[in-house]
Amino acid sequence: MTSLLENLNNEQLEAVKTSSAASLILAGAGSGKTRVLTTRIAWLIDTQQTSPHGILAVTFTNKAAQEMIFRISNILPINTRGMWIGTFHGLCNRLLRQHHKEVGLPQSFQILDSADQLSVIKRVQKKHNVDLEKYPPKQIQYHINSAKDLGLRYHQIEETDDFSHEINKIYGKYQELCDKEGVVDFGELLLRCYELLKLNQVLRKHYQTRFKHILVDEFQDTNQLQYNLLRLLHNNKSSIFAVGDDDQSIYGFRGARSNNLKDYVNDFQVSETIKLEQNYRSHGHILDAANALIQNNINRLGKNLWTSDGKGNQIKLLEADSDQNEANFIINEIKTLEADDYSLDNVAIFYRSNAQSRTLEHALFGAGLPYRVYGGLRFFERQEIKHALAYLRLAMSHDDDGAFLRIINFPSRGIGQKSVEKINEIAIQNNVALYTACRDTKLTGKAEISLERFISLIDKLRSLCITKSLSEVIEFTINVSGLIEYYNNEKDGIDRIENLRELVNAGMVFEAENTLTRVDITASDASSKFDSVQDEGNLLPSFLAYASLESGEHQASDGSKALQLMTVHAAKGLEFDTVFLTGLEEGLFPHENSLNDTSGLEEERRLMYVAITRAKKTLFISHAQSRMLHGQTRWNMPSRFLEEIPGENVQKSNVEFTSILPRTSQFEDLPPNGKNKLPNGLRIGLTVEHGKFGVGVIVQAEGQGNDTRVQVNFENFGNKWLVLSFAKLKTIGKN
DNA sequence: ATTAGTGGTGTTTTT
DNA sequence: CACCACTAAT
Repeated sequence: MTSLLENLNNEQLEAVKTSSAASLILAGAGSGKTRVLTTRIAWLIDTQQTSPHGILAVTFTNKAAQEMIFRISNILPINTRGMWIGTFHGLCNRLLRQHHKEVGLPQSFQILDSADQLSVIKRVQKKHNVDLEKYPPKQIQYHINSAKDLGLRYHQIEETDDFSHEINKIYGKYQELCDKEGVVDFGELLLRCYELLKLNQVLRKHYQTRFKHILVDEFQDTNQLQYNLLRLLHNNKSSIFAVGDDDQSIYGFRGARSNNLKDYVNDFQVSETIKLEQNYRSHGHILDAANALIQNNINRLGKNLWTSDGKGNQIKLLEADSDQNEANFIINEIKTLEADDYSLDNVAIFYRSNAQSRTLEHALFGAGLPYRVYGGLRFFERQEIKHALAYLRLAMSHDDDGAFLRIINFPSRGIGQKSVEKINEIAIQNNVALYTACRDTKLTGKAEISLERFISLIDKLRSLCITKSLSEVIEFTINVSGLIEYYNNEKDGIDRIENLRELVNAGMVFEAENTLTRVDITASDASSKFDSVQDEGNLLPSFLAYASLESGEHQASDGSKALQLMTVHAAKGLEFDTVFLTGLEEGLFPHENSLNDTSGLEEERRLMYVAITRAKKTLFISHAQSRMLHGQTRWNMPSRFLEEIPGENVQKSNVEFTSILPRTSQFEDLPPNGKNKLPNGLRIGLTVEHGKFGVGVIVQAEGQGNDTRVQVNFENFGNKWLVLSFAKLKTIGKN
């Protein structure tokens, strides 16, 4: 099929057609790696080297997986359902559902998201009287997750002191509780799977034989356990094809090990490494800036992106006095773009942390610009949704104490703390789950009637799961649980009710998609005794799993054109004509928590690299002198990353630190304007040097003449008020 | 038993 | 600022 391979450059073609048992593709940003991956899969199938059945492709996000399936089905008229394409978590979930017996999990085990996990940890601590102050739940969560990322159970962990002993003890108790309640956290999905394949030789052989071609995207973001899992799945008869870019490794905090790239070469005896360095996405100035920036990292394999496109526009640097005016600057630029017949959904605004979106949203709303926020509070993480799902979870699995505690008194039905304690006592006595204990708990008065009603509600739900469709069950749940009524009486409840209705809708969509899948799978996978379809006829368990693994981004979208707001992390893998990269300030980006060691700083720089390389045509970078964060104003220095971008690639705004906005773009030839007059050419926002305190930024000024005082935020000494006639302030090069 | 109100605290990035 | 845990008042 020549058309399949048309328009690929030499390296891409070589990658697509490689016959190595293990190959490594180092693919720079925008070098067409998704295209290479999808084309390779299509090519393998089209040339009959394998059937869809023999493909295992791992991606980093569900979104990327969908994109890949979509593209393949556009190239080839094949049934993509036979392939295993998904995230590590999604694929492990699939495997565990099929082999729940072998790993000792209930058929409809529940998946805990981060928030669920944290509340289980808190419950464990309370149960065992562990001080929540001395042993912060967050820290324990971190301990558990890091351990699992390395593939370690609690008894495999070395305890160096009393503190680590106690923390690890909680890990053990936590695991015990999860097992008892039939719930698994994200790390557990992977670890169980790993152990299953490690210990069960028959299954391991089966999957090794089945997956003739393993393809891994974003290899630099795999953690130790995922890496080990790949080693188990690969054997001397299968091929493995890894695509990665060490410069885009930005998930170190989650256990990602970019060293896996190097280890891979040895452990899998990679005979062929192909570098994709031609960039098809960004114009020259943008690419030059990215290359220059990333060269400041010591620890990298090294590569340089190039483009045959022209230089394009310079990067535009916006400087604002406050976060609000940063937002206003951006809006002003967007409006001039809009006039230029730009489509808004090709424009994105990035920020380092979710908290920064508020100011932007506020300003955009005020300006009447439509926008869509990715990440932050996701659909399935909203409280009303979690409440509704908890009813379903409890109906599905009576052992799920977490779900029980969430809804036993929400909406309030007169079963308070005292009653729950009573139930808990019975549960401990009889060694059963809370819900089971309810039937043997004697309460008095109103509570007793309420509890009976609650039990019959859950039982009713359970029976409805068999007779009614998924969406009907959800609809019944939100009405009869009293959730709708409750939010009706709340003053801000309208949005929540809308979300609950949206959940019913999500259930309908899920039904439609999965009824199709079911037929497809049975038709194509009938060959294998291990690949039978799980949970016959009842979609609820898979819907609940989907709700935990899928952020549910696509739920709220109505398809209209809108600006896209997201964190830099969320932007990975995406591209936009125009990108606004905001908050380039010391402490924010790079984030202050990452400044302690070089590896942290290098990861921040890679994050910046990812951000820059998202832009195709136009890139704006902005920073503000002052910013409201956590309820107080902070004064930050401009980010060090700004200095790492060559001046020739940057154009500065000619409107500095003013709140009066011009009608036109700030980058058209306007005369420079002077503001914030202080003696000796000083002004607010200027970077200055003081003999004793070092370098800082002038953030405020007051008084006149000899009394003029300025407040300077020093890099190493914080905010200081200085009388200008005494303090000798020297202006520094830039500005 | 429930609620409203207070005070103290912690804040990056995510499957 | 937003989220909790705790207390006092219904």
